[in-house]
Formats: sequence, structure tokens, C-alpha cells
Amino acid sequence: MDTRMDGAAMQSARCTGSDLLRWMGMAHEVGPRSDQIVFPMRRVRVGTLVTHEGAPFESLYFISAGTFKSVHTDPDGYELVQGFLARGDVIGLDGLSDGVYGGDAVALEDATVAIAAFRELLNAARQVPALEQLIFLASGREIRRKNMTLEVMAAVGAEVRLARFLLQLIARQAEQGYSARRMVLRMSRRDIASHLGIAHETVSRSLTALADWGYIDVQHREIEILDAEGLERFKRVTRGPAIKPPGGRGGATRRARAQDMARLADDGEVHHGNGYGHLSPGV
Amino acid sequence: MDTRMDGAAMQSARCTGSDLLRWMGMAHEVGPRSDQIVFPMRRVRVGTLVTHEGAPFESLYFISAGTFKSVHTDPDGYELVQGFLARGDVIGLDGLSDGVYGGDAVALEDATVAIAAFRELLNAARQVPALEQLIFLASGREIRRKNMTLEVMAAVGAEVRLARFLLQLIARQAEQGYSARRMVLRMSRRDIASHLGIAHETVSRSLTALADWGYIDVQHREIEILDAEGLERFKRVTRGPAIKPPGGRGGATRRARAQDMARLADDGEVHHGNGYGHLSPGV
DNA sequence: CGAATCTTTGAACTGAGTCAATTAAAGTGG
DNA sequence: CCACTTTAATTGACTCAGTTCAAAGATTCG
Repeated sequence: MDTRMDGAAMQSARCTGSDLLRWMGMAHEVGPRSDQIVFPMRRVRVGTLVTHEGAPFESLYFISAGTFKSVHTDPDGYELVQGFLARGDVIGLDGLSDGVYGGDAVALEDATVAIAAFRELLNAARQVPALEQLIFLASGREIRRKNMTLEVMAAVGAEVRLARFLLQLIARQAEQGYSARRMVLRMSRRDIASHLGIAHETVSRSLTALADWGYIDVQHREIEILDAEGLERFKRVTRGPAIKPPGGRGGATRRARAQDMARLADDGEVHHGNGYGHLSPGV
Repeated sequence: MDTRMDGAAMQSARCTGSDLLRWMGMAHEVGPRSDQIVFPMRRVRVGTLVTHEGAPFESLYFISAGTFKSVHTDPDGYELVQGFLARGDVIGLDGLSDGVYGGDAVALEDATVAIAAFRELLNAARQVPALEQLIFLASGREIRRKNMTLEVMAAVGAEVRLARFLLQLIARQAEQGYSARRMVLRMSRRDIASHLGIAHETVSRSLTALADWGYIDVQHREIEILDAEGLERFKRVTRGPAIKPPGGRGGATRRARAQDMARLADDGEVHHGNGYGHLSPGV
């Protein structure tokens, strides 16, 4: 399976239902029928909006290449980055609820999307069950993603949020067949900050911290994972108790703070704090 | 339209597609065809789980009555309340992505749900387009809700988070035809805390603060909105700049803190801080 | 009526936000 | 291609909102 070009898709500025299925990781569903369904494609240049918040919902946009941010602007002018989207994601799903897009989808680099007019997509879906599945898969995935974002934002220190965010990003990249060690952040620190609910200065500091502790290497917007295992362990650190050990617990009460984190990177053995966090420990 | 009972539904422990449409606010789509589709119902007692995290996805559960919390437990045992669901919501949508439920749905009070086996629902949808729409509506709504939760959690003080949460809750209740002034919190402070990403002690304190400022009245789990307008204004307060006023601005640089909030309640005129928050101000 | 849970309140500590100032990078135009 | 402007990123110092820890009420439930 070709991950850079989609056959004739690019040249002719159109693609097939099969392409959509492939991008979304449903290659096994590709068949002659899905080959027959054709969608127009659109090249999108950096900074361009694919959906406009408040505009009437008409199409879903399947990302073939490139990265987007979804930005919601509230009535007072505050911007919130709701998420980052790439191949395997669909733009515009929130429009399903009330017929209006819930945010701007801004290209963070030159990109390509397939335009699926929703009405037509539905018609196609009636003939090609795989396409119907595709829509549900996309919706479910979007919901799942949001829940993951909630996990990132809920109740952890800034460095941990960042760690989770990075691991999430690179996991998605790896799913698409790219490196699981190196990545380029397409978004600004400010975008990350908005998405994670922290100050952009804190993003800087946290990146530096993660680098100091040897988990990652940061060169501008290029990130390399140096210690995937350690980072994976680190992302689990919270301020609350780990889990109430089945046989009762009697450890020292100490919060996991920066120095412990660093140690965690060194010798891999740390008892993180066990005070009561607001993430209720599982009983 | 009856909002308490659904005709024969309760007695016979089954309901029709029309009922589903009504609960979801699609009463206008009700027709003879949707009357023909029948779904079994299930009574759910407090504390009972409707979906189990990790269990194979098979059905969607349409809430007829009662309240649920959706709880995700991560491998380390930390619990995160992903959201609260009531009539008008559907349980289990996150299972659409990978065929597994993403969290436990726990009843916070005795409740009733309609069980829609997904396969059958799809079949029914082929005959009754309104039901197809229904699924998409539900998905889109779920995504929209998650985005609203992100807004709540992103970058604001605890009192404001709480204010937004309460207003959200009561708006949903009002949508269903109930009071827009009084409500009963079905969930514990701890649940709220987990959902908002703050400590449960902070939830207590913030409720007290909102009450002290005259926005609400708190009696245990009963909340009354005393000053809807003020609360609406208050929820907009952030730590960052309001909006960069079109004609440039020159106000004093002061953060909006508790005392200002209180004042806001009194005389309704406050210039909240205007330093640069991490919620980028709209250009 | 007592056990368990939930809620509130207090006190102290600290992580992260705010403000400020410098450095680096990316555009822009001559 | 190089000055110049503008935006992005880093780093530091200070402050406070919110977490943590502790302990006392209030409710609920068996």
C-alpha cells in the first residue's frame, strides 16, 4: 500500500471510495464497488480554512495529506484549539449534530483533502456498506480522540500533559506507517498550549524539561523520542495515588515532583506520590 | 408531547423508533414507519453499569429517563469522568470506532434505557431514514458535547469552570422541558471534580464562592440559579484578555480575581484582566 | 443507630500563570 | 541576497490559585 501518493488520485484531483477506506485504515474493505465511487480532491495551502465555524454543514473532508488544527472561537474572541487532524481523520464531523460546523479547520501545512458531499456520501453508502461503516468508524474515532484529549487535560502536571500529547501524536503518526521515534510538530507552541490548556511559556519549559531528563530531543519543531519506555512510564505519573494496592498500602507520602521525574528517567525506579488526587483511585 | 412517560413504553418495557426520535428532539420526524420499529427497554438501578469498558460493542442505549456518568479507568486505576448523560443522549457511541466500549456507563439514579442492537438499528435505518439521521445526530451531538467539555476544562479558573458546567447542565435540562432555574446534581462533588479536572475540595469551595457572590443558591445537591444573567456574564471571565477591542485598548493590566468576580455580581461592571492568556485572543 | 460516604472548611506549600525581556526564525521588500 | 520587520520561542522572576493534607460536620444507608 502506497502511503505517499494515492495512485491516480493526485494527478487527476480525484480519488475513489477505496482511497478513503485506505486512509482510514480500512484497506481490508476495499473492493471493486468502492473503486467505483469517486470523490473530488482539493489542495489546501497553509493557513487556508477548509471549514468555517458556523458555516452550513454540507461535506465531510477526508484528509489525504497534511495536518490541520480545528479551532473554535467563542463569542468573546477566545480561541481554543480543539484538536489536530491528519490522514486518517475526517474534518467536519461535528456538523452532523446541528448542520453547522463547530470550528475552523486550518491547514498547518500544504495539504490535500477529498471532499465528500454528505448527501452523496450517504447515497454511496447505501450501495457500498463499507462506506457506511466508514462514517461510523470516523465518528467513533472522533469521539474516542476527544476522550483521549480529556485524559490529557484532566488533572496532571504540565510535563505529563505534554508527554501524553507527544506520545499520542507520534502513535497516530506510527499508525500511518511513519516513524515512531521522530516527528515534526506542525503546530506552534501556542497552538499546543491552547490545546492542552496551559500557557505557551509552560509548553516551552516542559519541552525543555523533558529534554533535560533525557526522554526526548528537541530541535525547534523536530522532536526525537530518545527513551520511549521511560516516557511511557513518565506519562503515567500523576499527582494522586497510583492505585490503591490491593493489599492496603503503607508507602511514604511524597509527591512526584520534578526531581523524582528526573530520577525516573535515570534508574527507572520511583515510587510516585500517593496522596489523594482528584482522579479518584480505582477501588 | 409527553416528557415523563412514553405511552405504552414503560408498562410493556418496550418502545418504538418514534420514542427514540422524540427523546432526541427529532419529534418532527416521527411517522407511521418509525412507529413500527420496536426496541426493548431496560430499567437500570442506581450504580448499575450499562456498558462495561472494554466489552464488545453491540448496542447503543438511548436514555429515556435517569442520569449516567461515563467513566474511563486507565490501566493504572485512575478514573476519569468523561461526561454525564441524560435523556437526549446515547450511551455507547464511542464503541463505533473499534468495537469496544471506551468506558463504564454508570447510572447515577434509577433509569430507563432503550436497547438498540446496532446491527438491527442499521437495518431499521435503511427503511426509516429518520433513524439513520438519528444516529448521525447522536454522533455529532456527542462530538459537540466533548468540545464543550474541552472549553470548560481549557484554561480558566475553577469558579468559572464550575459556572460553565452548571450552565451547561441546566441548559440541557431546559432543552428537555424542565426548569431552567433549579436542578438537582445527580453526581457527587468528586465526580464533578474528576470531570472538570480539579480537586473535589475546590468544587466545594467554588460552589460556596458562586453562592456567596449571589449567583446561585446551594442546598446540598440542589442548585438554584439566582442570577442567570450575572452567571452568564461571569462564565465569560477568563484570565486572559477579553477580546482585543477593535480600536486598540489601553486599560489597566489587572487580573480578574475573586474580589473582582464578586463585584461583577454587584454592579455588573468590571474590566477583567487583559494580560495575554494562553487562550490566544482573536485577532 | 452506627458505619461509611460525602461535603465542607482550614492551613501550608508549590506548580504554573503572568509579566518582562532576550534570542531565534521566518517573512518582506528593496 | 541582504537589511529590516514581524512573529515564534525561550528563559527568568514573582505571585497566587489550587492542590495537598488534615479534620470536623452532614447525609445516607444498612
